[in-house]
Amino acid sequence: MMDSKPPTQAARTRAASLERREGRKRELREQILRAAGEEFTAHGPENFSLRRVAERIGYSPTTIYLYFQNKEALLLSTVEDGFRSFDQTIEDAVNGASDAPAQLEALGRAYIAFGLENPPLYRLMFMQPNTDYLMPRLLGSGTAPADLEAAAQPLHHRVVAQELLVAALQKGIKDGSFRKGDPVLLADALWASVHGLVSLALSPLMAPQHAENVVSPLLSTLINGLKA
Amino acid sequence: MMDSKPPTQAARTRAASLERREGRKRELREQILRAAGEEFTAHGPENFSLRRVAERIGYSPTTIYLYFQNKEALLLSTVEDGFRSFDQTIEDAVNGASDAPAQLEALGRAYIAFGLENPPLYRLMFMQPNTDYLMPRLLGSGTAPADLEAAAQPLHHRVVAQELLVAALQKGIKDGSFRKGDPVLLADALWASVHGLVSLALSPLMAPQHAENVVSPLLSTLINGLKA
DNA sequence: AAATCTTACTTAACGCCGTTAATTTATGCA
DNA sequence: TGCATAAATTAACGGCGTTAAGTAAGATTT
Repeated sequence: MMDSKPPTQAARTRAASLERREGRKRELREQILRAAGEEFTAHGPENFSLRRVAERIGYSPTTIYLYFQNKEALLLSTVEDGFRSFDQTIEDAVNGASDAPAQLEALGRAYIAFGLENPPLYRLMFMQPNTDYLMPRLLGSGTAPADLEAAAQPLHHRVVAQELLVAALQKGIKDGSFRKGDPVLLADALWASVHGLVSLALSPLMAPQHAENVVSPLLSTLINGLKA
Repeated sequence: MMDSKPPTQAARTRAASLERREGRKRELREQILRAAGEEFTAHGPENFSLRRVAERIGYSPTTIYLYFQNKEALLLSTVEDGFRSFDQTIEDAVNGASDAPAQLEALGRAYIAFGLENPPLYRLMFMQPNTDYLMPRLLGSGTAPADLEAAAQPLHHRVVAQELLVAALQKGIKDGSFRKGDPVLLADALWASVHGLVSLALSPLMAPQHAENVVSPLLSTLINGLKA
């Protein structure tokens, strides 16, 4: 290491060529991601098909494996933008209100609205089935750790929004708006509630239109319940 | 109609034979249901496979189609017992408490416990994806009405537990325990909350063990929030 | 009791899926 | 121009839900 000779012209053109080649690769990767996003937005995560994505961009199905490890990895990559805009939505909502109760109300409404407006995305982000069924098989094979890491990935994404929620609760507890309690547990309770409403609205069990009527009763009950 | 001649012996043996044959059919049908239940309990609804069910009972895959319309119908039949025991669980919980707040607390705990104790069953009962993606295709084909009815079926099952929940809320509002509000909307808000907690616990996003710690904060916040 | 009809079930096939391995085609480099 | 390497393809495997055609056993009729 540490051989810092002045780069020859050949070396430079070689580097530029490599850069262009990598540019092409990045381009195709993003094209795949775009097509995958459209695919799963149209058909939903559970009917998402690699072969359809490939057909949509005019490549052979196996080409996708040169850019993503497998179907699940492609889906997770697809959803990363979703997590970013989700975090932004939540942050904007919280910043738009001053006192803690108003922040919670805004956060809840923003959360639910995001879910109702992006059904497939929300499903992919927050309604993935637990992989416990697969655990025995995974542990049997040698690929368990990698898969487990992939499964745990969404947890990290959630952190941003959850921190805002916990912070709002802490503030409300400190300034006397809310009664005492573990802010983390309360945050998860609130999260569960709004998530539950979105989940039902995205299932056949509750019409989305009806769900919108439930938003206010739910949020007012929760926030009222936090008060001292 | 109305030909009530005395049945000949031939007619009687014929009837008995038919009865025995139908007994066999019922038996095999239940054998399929049993095997299907074991299958989807073991692998989860999303990895449920007709062919594995067939293999488990030693019949050809297509035999199942002689007893159930398709995979979805078999799964729904599998879950009917689940709905019965669910309703019973909820009813027992509500009957075990006297005043409205205690009833709600008991109902919530029973609901969550049921979900945490029967993950695949709960998933099949309450976490089926909405079929809106398929709507265009279904409407295109001629089988839409039947499929839509099948998809709506869980709604009817829910009714029992929901009526108990609404009744408890009405009672609490009437006797002054709770503040005024539309009992149906409030019921759906409560439902969404407990459903959300179970859903998260059955997803990779929240460990079931952690979810148990959230039960009390969630329920106390909700019930406190209902009070005047 | 033999022939016919019906029922229960199977085999074969279709079109889809995710994924892997081997192979071809294109591209950069000497 | 040849060679190495990268990129993409074709072929194949095993699995899936589902349908249509075929078969073997059972019941019914004569």
